[in-house]
Amino acid sequence: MMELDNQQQPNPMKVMTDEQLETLRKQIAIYATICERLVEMHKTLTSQQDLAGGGRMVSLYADPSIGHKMTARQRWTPTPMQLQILERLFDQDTGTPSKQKIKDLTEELSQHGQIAEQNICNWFQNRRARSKRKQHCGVGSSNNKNGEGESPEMSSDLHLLGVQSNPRDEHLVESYNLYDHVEDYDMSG
Amino acid sequence: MMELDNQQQPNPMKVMTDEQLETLRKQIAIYATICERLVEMHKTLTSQQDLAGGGRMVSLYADPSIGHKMTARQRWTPTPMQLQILERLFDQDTGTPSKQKIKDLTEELSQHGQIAEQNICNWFQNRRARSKRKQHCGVGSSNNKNGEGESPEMSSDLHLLGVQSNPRDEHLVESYNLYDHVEDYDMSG
DNA sequence: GGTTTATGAATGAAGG
DNA sequence: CCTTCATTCATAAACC
Repeated sequence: MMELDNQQQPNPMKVMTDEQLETLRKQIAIYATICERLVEMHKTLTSQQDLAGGGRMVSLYADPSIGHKMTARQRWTPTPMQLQILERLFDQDTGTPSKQKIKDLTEELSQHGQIAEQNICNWFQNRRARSKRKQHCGVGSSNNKNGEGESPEMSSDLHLLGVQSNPRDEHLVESYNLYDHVEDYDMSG
Repeated sequence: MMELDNQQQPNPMKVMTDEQLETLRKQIAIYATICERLVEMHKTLTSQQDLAGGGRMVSLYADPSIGHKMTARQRWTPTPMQLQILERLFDQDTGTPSKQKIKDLTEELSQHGQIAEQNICNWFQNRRARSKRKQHCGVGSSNNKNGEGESPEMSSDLHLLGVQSNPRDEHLVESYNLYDHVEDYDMSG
């Protein structure tokens, strides 16, 4: 449907210049970015509002099932029961979560709270990675040589300041504040 | 802000076919609608409960100038433009990225940022695998509202906003990692 | 309630 | 291809 690619053909059929093509692509990409961010914002605000009205869920021993529907939790949080079972299995069968096991586990854990197979996959992967890393760099010592390859703390810190230490800065250019632009997006044009 | 609309004028300066124009206008109109709705909702929500500190909102990715030179980026990250092109191709030619196509693509995408053929291979493989897995089990949220299995989270949000998007257009909205290329916002002025 | 930490999730890349 | 690992991002929970 989109014949945008044909701009490189050196024939008289060309209907768009490269510049025009580039411009259009950029504009569409911009909309994609804006929409994505707005949706994120919307989700965040909605969930915040929801939380503000209903109060916070109990911290440790609460079962999510007792909580309200909320808007939809963006992130799964294991219940203590689920966590216990998971860690027990992790201790037993180190590093070999077969798919069948996952399915089986999902069913079992579903009785203790909402859960999906993907959650379990993620959990095991994260758990293993974390376990591995713990062995590598011990807690002590001032062995902090590089900031980019390995420093989640840094990331978190800058995150709050609205600044991100971004490794992929090669073609990165300039950031923007969505709020500044939201004002202008009245779509009147 | 969008000067695209003036191209429907029936003057000899027209450089786009009606079909192209129509397609682009459709896409942009969709984005405009989505953005408008989102902005409205955002404003409403903000005025209701913001001011309490602004919350966290979305994190803003910032200033590359503060970023160090780094040694080098270890991992390729597609620019929005690259991602857009890739997803468009993925949507068109499902599951058949020939070798020659890869080479051709590499050249094209190189104009939008650093990229290698291997990156494209990986991207397609990963993308397909992810697509497949999506059909298997609803990931993330534990509540599966539609049995189709083809519902990116964006979709439900848009439905929430009363905005409909054609499957054909979804891939444009689906773009997630849009960290840079914000410089492009200048051209709307 | 503002900040930090812990950890679930996303994804590029490698291995088989 | 399909599976697995490594890295990074985003956010719920915890801390102060």
